[in-house]
Amino acid sequence: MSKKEENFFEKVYNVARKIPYGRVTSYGAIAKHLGAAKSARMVGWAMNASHNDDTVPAHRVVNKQGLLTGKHHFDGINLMEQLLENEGVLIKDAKIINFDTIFWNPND
DNA sequence: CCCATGACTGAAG
DNA sequence: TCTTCAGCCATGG
Repeated sequence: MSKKEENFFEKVYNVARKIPYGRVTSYGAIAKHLGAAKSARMVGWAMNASHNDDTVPAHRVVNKQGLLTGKHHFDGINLMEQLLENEGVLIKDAKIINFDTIFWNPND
């Protein structure tokens, strides 16, 4: 990876890092915040790369349905759910129950 | 350079 | 309501 390209990741990371404790957001919301609403896939891809950066709470980023689509990218299949539940997030079958309640919009 | 893939999303049938 | 399709664009082979 070239250093310049970090800018794209940094923008994603910067937003992810702003997610409050016990809250979550979606890839699309972050993408929109970056000015690339159609590039939600790139956000997810950036999250995958964020494993290199432990300051990024990737477990707080899920898809728009509140589904933990990226759980298998973590160490264990249950790690993501575990981390979220630890923050008071209710999870059921890889899905956030109170998603609408704890959803956090980066634009706010 | 071309092709396949992906932690997504919204529109269309 | 559910299923399919097409855009999105960076990365790797």
